[in-house]
Amino acid sequence: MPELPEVETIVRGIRPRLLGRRIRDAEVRWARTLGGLTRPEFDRRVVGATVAAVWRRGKHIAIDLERRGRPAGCLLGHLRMSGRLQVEPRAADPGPYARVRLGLGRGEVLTFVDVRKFGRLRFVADARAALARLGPEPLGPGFTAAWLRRGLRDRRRMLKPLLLDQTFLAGLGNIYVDESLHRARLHPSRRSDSVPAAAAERLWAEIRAVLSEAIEREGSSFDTFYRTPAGRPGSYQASFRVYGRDGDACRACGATIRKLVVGQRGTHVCPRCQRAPRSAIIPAP
DNA sequence: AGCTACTCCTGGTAGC
DNA sequence: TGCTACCAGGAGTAGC
Repeated sequence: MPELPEVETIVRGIRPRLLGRRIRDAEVRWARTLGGLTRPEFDRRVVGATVAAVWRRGKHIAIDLERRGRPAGCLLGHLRMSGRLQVEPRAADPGPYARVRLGLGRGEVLTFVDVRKFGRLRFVADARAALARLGPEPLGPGFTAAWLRRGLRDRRRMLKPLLLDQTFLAGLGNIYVDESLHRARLHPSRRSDSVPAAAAERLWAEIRAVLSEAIEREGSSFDTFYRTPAGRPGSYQASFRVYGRDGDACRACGATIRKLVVGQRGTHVCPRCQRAPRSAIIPAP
């Protein structure tokens, strides 16, 4: 599923192909992808505008628009589970899962492809306001070891659901949470306020390391959904230590990786590396 | 405050 | 082989 590293890879790939381009037309094949705006309203806001900037915040893709050199709102994309955003020749067969296509001139289109229809490509007048509820960027200056230590201490939630909560920290999903927790040797069901300072600091460092390495590898591909803008699979899946490895040996200690459910989410742990005091584990229902 | 359950969707797969 | 039933999975919302 596209998480921060995959979204970052996509943004880096499409940015040079979108900057300065004018949106000539919009073809909407699945209206819900627009997230509420009617097609005529979406058309009115988007067609004729020029792309001024392309950036990422958490798992969101922001495409700033302008008209006559003045800011004119933003296309805010979220790929959810199966979304893809790609610049391609208009003549290319969009396939059955293309939900929105935006004409860019020069025979090119920006296509939002999404098998499961959970993704969104919304027009918003003010992107910063739309993203205001998100927590800090894990690779940005606002995410410090001290901030995380305090954030864990001040809540009484299971670590995994807390790290998945985008209003706490923006950009982590199921894969990179499991990987980060394993590398920090912390159990996903552990109560956040039971984590000692040293372990919180470890978690901070591992979250940043996992995300940085995954960006270097252009994200993770293990099904047909995620591809880089160049059409290649990412390669970080080869570095997974726990995700999708249930039944295999832990690369750190040799114990068998287990799959369990934490907060209704499939979760991968090494039962030896990720132990915690019984009192600190929030029991499954 | 923080949990579970439910919703949105479809392709893939387990089970028969 | 062909069928059905169920599941995964981000995020929002409702209810406890």
